[in-house]
Amino acid sequence: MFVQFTGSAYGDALDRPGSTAAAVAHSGQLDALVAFERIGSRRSLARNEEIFAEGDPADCWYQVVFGTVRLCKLLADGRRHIAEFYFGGDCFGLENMPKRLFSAEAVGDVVVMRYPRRATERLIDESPNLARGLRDMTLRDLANAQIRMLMLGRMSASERVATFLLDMFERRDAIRALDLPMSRNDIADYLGLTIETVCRVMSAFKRDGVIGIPTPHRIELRDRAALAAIGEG
Amino acid sequence: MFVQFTGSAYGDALDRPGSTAAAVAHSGQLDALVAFERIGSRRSLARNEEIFAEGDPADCWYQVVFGTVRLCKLLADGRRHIAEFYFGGDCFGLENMPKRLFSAEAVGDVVVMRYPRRATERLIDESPNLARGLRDMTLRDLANAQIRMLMLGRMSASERVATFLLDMFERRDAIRALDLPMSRNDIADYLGLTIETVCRVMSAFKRDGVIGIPTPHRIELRDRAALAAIGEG
DNA sequence: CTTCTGCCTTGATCCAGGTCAACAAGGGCG
DNA sequence: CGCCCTTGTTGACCTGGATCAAGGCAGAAG
Repeated sequence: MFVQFTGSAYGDALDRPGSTAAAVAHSGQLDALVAFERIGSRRSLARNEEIFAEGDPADCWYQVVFGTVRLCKLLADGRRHIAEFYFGGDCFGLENMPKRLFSAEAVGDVVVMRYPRRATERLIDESPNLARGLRDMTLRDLANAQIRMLMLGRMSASERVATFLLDMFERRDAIRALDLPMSRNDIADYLGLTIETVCRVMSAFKRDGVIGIPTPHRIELRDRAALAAIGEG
Repeated sequence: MFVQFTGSAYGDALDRPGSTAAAVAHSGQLDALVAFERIGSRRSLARNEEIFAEGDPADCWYQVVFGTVRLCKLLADGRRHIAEFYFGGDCFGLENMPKRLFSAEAVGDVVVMRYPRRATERLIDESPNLARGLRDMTLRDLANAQIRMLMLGRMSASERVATFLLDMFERRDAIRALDLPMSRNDIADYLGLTIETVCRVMSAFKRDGVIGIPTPHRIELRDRAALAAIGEG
């Protein structure tokens, strides 16, 4: 029972997976949820496996059950951009275009639920609550995309990395320490930087006692205020 | 009779303002449109006037009737980012958050229709067609935001300017020549560049015979293929 | 065990675009 | 008309982050 429209990316900390029942009770989407269970199918993927590719027909959408997914695009000359990471509970791949503009890949091992678009639209048309939930989710995604544009367009490398780390702490509900599921390369392509710059900035944060890096993928938050201050600019 | 959900930004060229009746007939939103007429109010603004400010309550949304609107955010140190430009027919300011994250300003003289959120939601809950239209619009905006992130994160100055110009030609339905309603400064803040860089790149395009610039705000398309090639990277 | 293979990290150098500065071109207004 | 004042353009120089290059290190394979 994972379906909930409390957030695709960046849901409030309050109603994340784990409090699904509460979210359902609150929004009264029980009937719709039961229906979703019926139209969805589970799919498991290995590290780096493709969930869908650029140009594929966009005839379904997904929700992450376990693991991390990246939504990305490769330019002709090899440059890559990651539009978003999706974690447990997040929804992705909901579009109204015929073809995918981005591809989706498993960052590590991943389990997703897959929902056909046609059947979903039928459910939505029958339930204003469901429609509203979906709309709110998309609006939230749009707002986040706008904030990320600001970051990519106007913020320095340290500001981007600081913002990214704080964001990850928040989205993964981590307080003191955090496991980053993605590689430095993924982070670089998400932040519009190079892997070397990401490394250097993180090393600098570590040197300054702002964070700890016991292993490359583990980040300890040592001075949240300092990190937040850097993130502001 | 301007309301139509064929696009907020980047609607298809086919159903832009001017073919509203066709759009309505096609999607059967007539009742809803009549209702929208009743809940909307017209507002005129002078150049640089603020439509709403960051932090204002987000209790309504707007549609551009005439002129150009910019959605922007100012950082503490003066850096500015423009999230989007909106032209005649485009909708903006539809959010589900209590407060505005961005401010909206008139680029030149502007006329907009303003629709209260509460009344809109009532109409939406009663009309699946209307809900679908709104949803499609938001999804289109989200897809555009993702493409723009790619641009801001991974494309060079010339690639950004080339893409921007082609995009403007398309959105303004211009073929040979185009009047840019916004200043070089606005363009720079939209593309994540400085005004000097925007000027230099445009001058270079002019020198190479790709475009003509009879006056600063007028752009003539001389070699669309070349511009498109630059835009690809 | 050793070797290999991905990652990650750090240093040295380079360059696209930012910054600073000067000037041009209108446009409103006394 | 001349005088600002805003906006656009161009040049000279500087710098943040990219690029190039060289290891380091841990897990997988032999």
